[in-house]
Amino acid sequence: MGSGGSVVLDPTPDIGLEAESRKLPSSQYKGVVPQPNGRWGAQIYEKHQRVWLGTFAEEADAARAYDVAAQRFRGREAVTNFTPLLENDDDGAAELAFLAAHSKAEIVDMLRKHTYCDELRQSKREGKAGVGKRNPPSSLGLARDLLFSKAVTPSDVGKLNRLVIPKQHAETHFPLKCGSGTTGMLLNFEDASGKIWRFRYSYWNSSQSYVMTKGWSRFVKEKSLKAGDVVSFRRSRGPEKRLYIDWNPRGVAADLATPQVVRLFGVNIFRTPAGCGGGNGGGGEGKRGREMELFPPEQFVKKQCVGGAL
DNA sequence: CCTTGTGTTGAC
DNA sequence: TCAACACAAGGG
Repeated sequence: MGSGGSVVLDPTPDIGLEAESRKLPSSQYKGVVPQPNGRWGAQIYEKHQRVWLGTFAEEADAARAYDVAAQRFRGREAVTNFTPLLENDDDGAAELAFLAAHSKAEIVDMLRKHTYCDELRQSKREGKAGVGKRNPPSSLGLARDLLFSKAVTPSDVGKLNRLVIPKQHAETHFPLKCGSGTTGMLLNFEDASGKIWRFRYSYWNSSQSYVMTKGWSRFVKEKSLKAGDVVSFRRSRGPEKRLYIDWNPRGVAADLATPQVVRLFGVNIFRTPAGCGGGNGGGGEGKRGREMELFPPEQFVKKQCVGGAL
């Protein structure tokens, strides 16, 4: 091999493993971006805004996440990395139905938490039995009783990223089991625009107080909550025992006006079985089972857009 | 501390 | 619309 005269300048200077102490490797897949730690992020854009779909260890997994989002966001014309869902195919049709039955926010959160496959297959099981309708969101829950209200303090809307729930009310309405005391519990909130917020609720031994932690700061930011604003918690009467929360600008009594209404559902947890047959690419990715929360929808829109089209 | 995912910019 | 890059927020 050697003596062939032409000394070709390597057209691929850094195809090797050297020169990348700097640049991150680009992905061959659409909607997939490299992460500094070697993992892969998935994202899709809509209306000039990026919607983050989560991070993945495998590049292909990120690509599949993008595909799911693309098909939910843009329908069948969506450009995908792998083979798109087919309406004539049984599984394809089922997944298409699954996508249609969930809001974009829900799908996005499933992707971010890697529960999409599990929830999809769960829906397939139920799908067989009952063509039933989804629970009527706000039709039945109109009767709500006020549990308590609180005028948020500066620290409630500050950088502590937590909302202190007055002990008395916390223990009365949101009792924490001893076991889950340290872990806390996850609460799902849905606001008037259809967004669902997830707050972690737990007890802080250090300050001996009950608090809403993870997720709260986002709520504060998006709703532009200011110190003095009053937050009220309510609960519906039905068997569902849904909880509600709404807030009012400083001083305004909770009864007078309700600028925002947030529905709070009970914690819903399920245990993931095993891998997932997945939808497209057929790529069999074996996911180790683990515990996860269901009904994750969350906001993915930054601004205060009240569109609520989701 | 490390990872996530947001801010931001600029190309397409 | 999109990805590259930087880096702050968030969780352990």
